[in-house]
Amino acid sequence: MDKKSPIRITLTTRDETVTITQWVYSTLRHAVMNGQILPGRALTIRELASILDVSPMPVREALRQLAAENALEIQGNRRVMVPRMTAMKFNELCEARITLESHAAARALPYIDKERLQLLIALDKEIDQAHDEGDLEQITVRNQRFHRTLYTSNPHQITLPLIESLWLQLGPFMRLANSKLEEHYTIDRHNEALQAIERKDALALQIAITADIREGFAFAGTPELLHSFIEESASA
Amino acid sequence: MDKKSPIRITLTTRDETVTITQWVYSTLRHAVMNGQILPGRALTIRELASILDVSPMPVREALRQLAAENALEIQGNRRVMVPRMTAMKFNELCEARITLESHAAARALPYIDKERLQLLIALDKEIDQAHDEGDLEQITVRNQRFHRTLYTSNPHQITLPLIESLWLQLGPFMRLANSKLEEHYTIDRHNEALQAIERKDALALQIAITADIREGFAFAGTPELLHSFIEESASA
DNA sequence: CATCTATTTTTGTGATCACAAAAACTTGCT
DNA sequence: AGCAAGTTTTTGTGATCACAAAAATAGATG
Repeated sequence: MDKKSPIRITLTTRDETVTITQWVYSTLRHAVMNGQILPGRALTIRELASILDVSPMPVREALRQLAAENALEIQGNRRVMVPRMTAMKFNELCEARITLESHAAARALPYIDKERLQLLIALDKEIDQAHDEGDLEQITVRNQRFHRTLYTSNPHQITLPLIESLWLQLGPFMRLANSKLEEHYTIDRHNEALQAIERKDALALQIAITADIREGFAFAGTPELLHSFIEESASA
Repeated sequence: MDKKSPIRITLTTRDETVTITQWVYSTLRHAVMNGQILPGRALTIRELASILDVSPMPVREALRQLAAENALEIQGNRRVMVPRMTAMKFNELCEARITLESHAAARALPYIDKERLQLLIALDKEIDQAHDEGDLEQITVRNQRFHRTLYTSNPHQITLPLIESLWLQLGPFMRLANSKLEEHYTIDRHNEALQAIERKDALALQIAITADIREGFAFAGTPELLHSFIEESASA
């Protein structure tokens, strides 16, 4: 049944209030974001349907949606796969993140009141906690929650879907970033960001966000390291 | 059959090499981009299927894809519509365009050789031509082609899908922008951009792109005008 | 006339089927 | 063994059906 590498997807019990398509979507999204499906691996509707124990229809819709978000790639053959990564593309994705996210942060700043700042401080504490416990998965989740909460402070914000698309594309590699992060013992720049928010200093906030993102991928700054794990996913 | 306002969609003959879903997708995309479907109007799968004379299936897939690109909005009711616009959201979309597109332009600059520059110059001439002929539709089309060609000069570029998502969200209102543009006789900033490219001056290029985008929506700078045509689309 | 309730219709979701195209596999030849 | 042609299987696409939920309509009641 499994010709190539067997796909191992974490299954969560489905909330009954949610459509099957939505459940399949978030399941596959999570799998992509955590690098559970290696780039280049051909995904077929029926195979995924059988793994998730649903009919092909919801899988079809979820795949199309993920492809529209650039999380998956539809080849000319109409075949779907996780896009392969290149060093140049990786770099472009990081730079795009920096540009978009510092923009979103600056535009959110005027809307952050005292209680929202307290919320952000609390979320930052939770990241440190996950860090202490060495829970890599939770570090990623809570880090994303921190950024998402910051940007959505702006009630008219429209960039989050674009930012999440970038996260999805970097997803499989964020995971590795965090695993290396253990060694490097990187301290994030969230404190700097929080102080900038308190001072209502937009420029300082942008600088902090930029540094936070850049240092998060600092491990990839050494070309050999970057290359090594891009090659790792080059298996057809 | 048509309870609300009748939907008028420009139909193109379908290329046989392309799937029905793809044809439906680009047809609907074009309709949204040109404001042929007014915001707030509820779209049903079967109605569109009958208008386009296809089975419900391709429409279903196309709608989901457009929703994933933020061109359409799925409400809690599972009902699909073109999102309504607000003045604040309009402003956010413009600012996001400026940030993303000047980023994309700067990152493309190193890859623009002499012949690509010539191509851009030719495309710019075509815009002037459409301008002389007073063809509003072609002005928009060719203007987008100019920008797209500029950004895709970077072979590793990954921001175009995000930029196109913003174009789609502004789509219904770009049309009005251009209609007002007739009166204002706006001169675009493409010449400035082209000169900056020739000098390999990234900052000047970003300034030109920023001005080009901002002036394209300058008409909306007067709050009463902006408000007037946003209200225009407020009909449920 | 307005407002709530019951009934009918419409709609999205998901399942299943048919079919042509693409892969994968088998076979035969050098 | 290496490779090309033919065969079988698998796959995405699109059509159609069933069903529960939502919306529209009709009716009744104040």
